Amino acid sequence: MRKPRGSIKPQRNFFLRDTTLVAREILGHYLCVESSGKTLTGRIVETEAYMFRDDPACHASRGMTDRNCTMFERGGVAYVYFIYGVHYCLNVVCGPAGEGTAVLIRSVKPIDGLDEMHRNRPGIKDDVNLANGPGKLTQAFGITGEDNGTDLSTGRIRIFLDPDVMRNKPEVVVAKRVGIVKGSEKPFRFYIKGNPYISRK
DNA sequence: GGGAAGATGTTCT
DNA sequence: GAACATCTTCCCT
Repeated sequence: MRKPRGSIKPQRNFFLRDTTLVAREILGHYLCVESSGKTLTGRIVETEAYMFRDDPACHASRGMTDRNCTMFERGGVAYVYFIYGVHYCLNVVCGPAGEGTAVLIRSVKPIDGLDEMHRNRPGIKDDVNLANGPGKLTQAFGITGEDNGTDLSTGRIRIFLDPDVMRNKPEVVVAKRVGIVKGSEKPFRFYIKGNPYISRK
């Protein structure tokens, strides 16, 4: 995989911290996926935290099932699930094994491999709508249920850190999560202020 | 540009 | 049977 110029691989500890902190700190960094011999790259601009305690919206809140079991793995793997019979959503598992907490990647700004992303999403005319939503970005990057459980440091889906972003942190807006009913009052959505690639206002 | 409807697999009640 | 961490299309203003 071709990692973004100047980027660095995160330490394992990066994903073992508090989920809201990971959701916030991953903003601005790179999501890379190896697809048909090419590396598709995007910059993460919007996330949501799903906590292991006091969070009824979290899939893990009602215990382990076949569907959500990768959420209970050690932080640093991908939790991919199928929703509404149509879409996949990509999460980054956080915390130590057994907790069941993760960060949902809601939107990315396409950086590299735009041609391939457009092939994955026929009918989309502009670049803004390629990956500005959880279902859109998995389609653009070719992420499916087969990627569930992928190790983010060795698999075809990876996170790389941009040193510029670590030095110069983006201004982050905290808001309520989108598209849920239970637990919707919690301020667990994070996005880069003013970024045009946000899924919803 | 905005609201409503439909798509449709898996899990939970 | 209902709900579900969504998106697109169609029709209206």
